[in-house]
Amino acid sequence: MTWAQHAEEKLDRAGYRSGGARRQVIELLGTERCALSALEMDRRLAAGRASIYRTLEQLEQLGLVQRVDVGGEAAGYERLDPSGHHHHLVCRQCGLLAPFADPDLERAIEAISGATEFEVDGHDVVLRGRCPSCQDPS
Amino acid sequence: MTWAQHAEEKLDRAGYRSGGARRQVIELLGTERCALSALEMDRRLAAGRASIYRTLEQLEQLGLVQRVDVGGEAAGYERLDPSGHHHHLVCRQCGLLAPFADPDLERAIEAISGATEFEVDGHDVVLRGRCPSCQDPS
DNA sequence: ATCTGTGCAAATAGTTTGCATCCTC
DNA sequence: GAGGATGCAAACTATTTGCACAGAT
Repeated sequence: MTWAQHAEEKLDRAGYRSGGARRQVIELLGTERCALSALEMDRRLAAGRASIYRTLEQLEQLGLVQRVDVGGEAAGYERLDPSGHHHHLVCRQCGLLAPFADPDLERAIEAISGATEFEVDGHDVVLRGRCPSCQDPS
Repeated sequence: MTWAQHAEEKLDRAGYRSGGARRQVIELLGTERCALSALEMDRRLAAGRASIYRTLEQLEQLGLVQRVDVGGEAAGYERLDPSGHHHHLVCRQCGLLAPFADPDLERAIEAISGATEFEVDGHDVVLRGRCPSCQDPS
């Protein structure tokens, strides 16, 4: 079952109704590889901005989507499927966003989570620098 | 030499002039333990909001201050002294921000930085969950 | 004396909300 | 047919910019 189908089902079970805007947002998120801002979605979809934000909020609350804050002006949103857990590399120059995953990093975070007094249930890691194309050849 | 003195000096050397707003922002950042939002500073200082933002921008560009984006509405700013490198725990419920540091985590990040094609020069880690006081005993 | 820092107010950008209408169940 | 979903426009919040003036060098 695709993530999009899973998402539709979970929303239905949560008592939400289906509509055109929601369907479009879910389909788009289902095919994107990495985070997308709400405004980017607005540009690409034939749906009202408000409906996009409302759908994203529902998806986030059900744990279907993760909001990722890489420091730009707009927040990014990406689907959250357990097997695809990853973090982000951000180019300071062009803003390029690239995903990466690393087991050692996850282990270190788990260790910290167990040692702190906080009840940790999530984490974000962002590495910043220059992407290959912005590394000046001069 | 305190961080505040060092910051003033570096700004002077960069050609900026000293003024009341800048001094206040630097003094406040010098005494705070963790990140503070620009609006919080505005509330606490007798300085114009615009000047606060302008000072923060200068400080950030000189590497004296780090902007930290923990996902709330406003961005946080905290002084950046090499010996005090740390990351953040954020309470989902009350927004409490707590710093932590971990050598294993840093090692894992260094390893990733060396292995990627990006030229990595910085990173942020945010752990999310519930702080001790928000962990409901009921 | 010059030229930058400051602070007010207006402008912007992202996000949220109010409300009339459309569509799903 | 009832009630939630949608989309427009207005409201809001954080941040930036324009400009006149005060203050630092």
